[in-house]
Amino acid sequence: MEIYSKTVNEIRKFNRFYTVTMCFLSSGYLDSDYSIAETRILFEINTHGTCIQSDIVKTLHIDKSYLSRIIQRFCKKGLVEKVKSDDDKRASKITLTEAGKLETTRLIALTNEKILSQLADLSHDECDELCKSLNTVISILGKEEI
Amino acid sequence: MEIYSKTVNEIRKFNRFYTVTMCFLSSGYLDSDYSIAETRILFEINTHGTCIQSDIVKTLHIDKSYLSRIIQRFCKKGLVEKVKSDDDKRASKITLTEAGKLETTRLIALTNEKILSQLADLSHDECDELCKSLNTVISILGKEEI
DNA sequence: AAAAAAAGGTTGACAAAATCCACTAACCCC
DNA sequence: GGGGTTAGTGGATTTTGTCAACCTTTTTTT
Repeated sequence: MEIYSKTVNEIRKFNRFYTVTMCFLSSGYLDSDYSIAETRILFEINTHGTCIQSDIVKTLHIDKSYLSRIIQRFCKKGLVEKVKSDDDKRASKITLTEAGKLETTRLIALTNEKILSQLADLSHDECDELCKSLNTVISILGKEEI
Repeated sequence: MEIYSKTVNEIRKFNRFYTVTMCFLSSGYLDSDYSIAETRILFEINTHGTCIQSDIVKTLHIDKSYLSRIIQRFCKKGLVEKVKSDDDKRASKITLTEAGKLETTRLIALTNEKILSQLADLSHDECDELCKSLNTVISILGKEEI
């Protein structure tokens, strides 16, 4: 039992560290016009290719009305296209337009840039170890997912 | 150079995973009355013992006006006490009241509980490995801090 | 020691982000 | 074909977070 509370504490410690270093805790996560959620949504549509809103709601765990409005905004901006689904007339298939894809890759490049700058003086080996550790965390915590 | 962009991608992958599993991405991070930022602030004052606001601004990288208001709220709620500093008459020393300490430990317990539930069926060894990996990430990324 | 610059904090005024709830339409299935 | 569920929207509001101006004190510059 002791090992569990130790692990919980380590996770909390990590969270305190990581939220700050990755700027998840407010204050300029990216200097773009997109919030973290918006970026994630664009990315999600980009990788899914085509999907419906409830897919995103499920994977991202965000409020559906919130998402609805964000998608609306994206449509108005010409980043996303909605097409009534044939199989399910309640739903709409959403996809990125060309402009949307462009904007998404631009955003990804921007995040890459930012993260890269934080890796400034890591050695080859440290990068390697970092990658391994991150993947270990994913594989361990990820297996809990239903 | 290649190793860096690989690392960046791994970090991005990790972020996508971690923000969702830890519910950093909106929607009920905790079912308490406190936001992530507020929780972190309480925790910070708790561990610092006594500090001034700009200490918190520095460690948490949040806007000073934002913090100012949160502290004001905490004062009204009787969680925090402000005392004009002697060494610097611009600043105020802030500390948790007894109620504040109580509330903070209650909050910590709540987060612990939540994280613990996510560790449900991890083995002893997996916990160990998880802790090691988290600490490795901290030690590697942490050395960049100035 | 006076002037200038910087640091600690507060406030006003907003903008953006997020939540809650009610509601329509379609689907599922027994 | 009626009862529960799912997809999505819209209203209303709260919470969060930002920006800039401001006052006071401290520090630095000259």
